[in-house]
Amino acid sequence: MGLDAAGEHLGALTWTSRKVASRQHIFHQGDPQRYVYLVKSGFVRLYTLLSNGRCQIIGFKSADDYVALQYYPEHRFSAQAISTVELQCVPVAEFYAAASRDPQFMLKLFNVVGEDLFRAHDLVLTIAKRDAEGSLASFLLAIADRAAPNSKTEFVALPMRRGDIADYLGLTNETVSRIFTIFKKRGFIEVRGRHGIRLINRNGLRAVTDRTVGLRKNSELDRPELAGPAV
Amino acid sequence: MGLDAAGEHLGALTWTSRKVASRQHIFHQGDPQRYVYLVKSGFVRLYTLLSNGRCQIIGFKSADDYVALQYYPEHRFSAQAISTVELQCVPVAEFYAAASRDPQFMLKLFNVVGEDLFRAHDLVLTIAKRDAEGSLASFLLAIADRAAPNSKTEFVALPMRRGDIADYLGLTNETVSRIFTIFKKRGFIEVRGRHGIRLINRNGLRAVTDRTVGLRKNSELDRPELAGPAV
DNA sequence: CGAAAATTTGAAAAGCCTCAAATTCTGTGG
DNA sequence: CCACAGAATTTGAGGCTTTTCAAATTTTCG
Repeated sequence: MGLDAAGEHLGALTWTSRKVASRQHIFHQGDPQRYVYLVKSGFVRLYTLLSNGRCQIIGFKSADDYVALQYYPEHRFSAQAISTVELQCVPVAEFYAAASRDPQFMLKLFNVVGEDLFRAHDLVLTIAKRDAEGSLASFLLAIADRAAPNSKTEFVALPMRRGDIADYLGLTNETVSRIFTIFKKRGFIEVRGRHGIRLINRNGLRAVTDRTVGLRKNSELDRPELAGPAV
Repeated sequence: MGLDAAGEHLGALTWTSRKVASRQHIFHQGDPQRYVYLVKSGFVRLYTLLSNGRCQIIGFKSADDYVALQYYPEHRFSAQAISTVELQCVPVAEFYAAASRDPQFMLKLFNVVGEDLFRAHDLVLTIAKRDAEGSLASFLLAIADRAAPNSKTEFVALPMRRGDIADYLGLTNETVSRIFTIFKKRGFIEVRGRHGIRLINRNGLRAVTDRTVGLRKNSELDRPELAGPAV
């Protein structure tokens, strides 16, 4: 799919393939943006750096995901391969010129960014309102669901390291590690080496997901009155 | 601006004005989306709810901001006025039909969502990697900058409550309150009643912004090798 | 002016980070 | 194919930040 799903004009674009070795950067935060990328295989991590050297991972990308889908002169985060990655690249200018000629495709891109935005909001929610166990539980469930939507397969691949998970969820790798063993002891998961687990008890994880920290329940928030749009 | 900045077709849309009283909802999470909104005046808070009743504010909107700029059957968060708000509303279908006929405008919308995405990533970074003082400091600086970009005015309006700030930054209102008094004692700010402050020492706040929690500095992250796009 | 809501302050508890060290895993060269 | 070195992960103990619970104080608005 990916390319095939593109609008009529997209086929004419000058896509170039590229293979990136694990640990290599595809681009750095601040670099001028030259290309838009489409992942064909492998896994990429996106992250931003603070001025003091700390790193926050803002997402992982895999097959059929766009990377750097923005119309902006420079990259706003860094992209690094965490496995061997195959990419397709199109020059930005050409990409958006073509998109402008194809409203359907443009709308599709709009929706792709909209989904990214939704996922970012979800990450905010996970980090801000769940405790460490809740964060990791929802992360594992999300990964499983994304890899195989309505599948009952229990095996889930975890291409990233513990430290990557920590940098994504706003925890330390020690905490992530500790919680893995807690989940193991409770029989929720079974760890298969470094890069995979078996989800044995999804409902157990789902229950943990509801654990929260922070502000006590805020009344007045939902279902009072509704200010309908103009009559 | 707003409407004027819209593409050629936008003027023909059936905008309807609407006034919403403070504390009223514009729409609720899960409601079918019927309109796209443009704020003319006042302040709106956007938030999502967890299954257990906790609330996470994901953003504040003010004049000239779009609300619910998504092409999706239902609303993914709730929107509530935190002051008297004046809105303009267009039916979604009509809005996107017009946008499809105007590639320039569609691209503009794409960029607006892109900015929202960038801001969401920034919020993730703030919540995950800064301590409470750092979070509040960057919040205050961001609010000041957004209200009056390159201005030196020291007064900053804070239309939201302490609890809203807490729900935005993933803290409790007690913690936010405590940090306000800390900043006050240090001479960084001066509190003007409930809904405004004076920024006396911006650099002091900026310094606090760098305070972080979490994973120790991650080596190997930036500026090693670069996997350039296809030659 | 009075009641309800929002904010502030205090004291104690909990959770997560920090530092340190043991253990397991991975890839490489012999 | 095995041994080894370096990296990643796990485990432990202690400390610190922020939440939690409780109560005082201030503000808002009818």
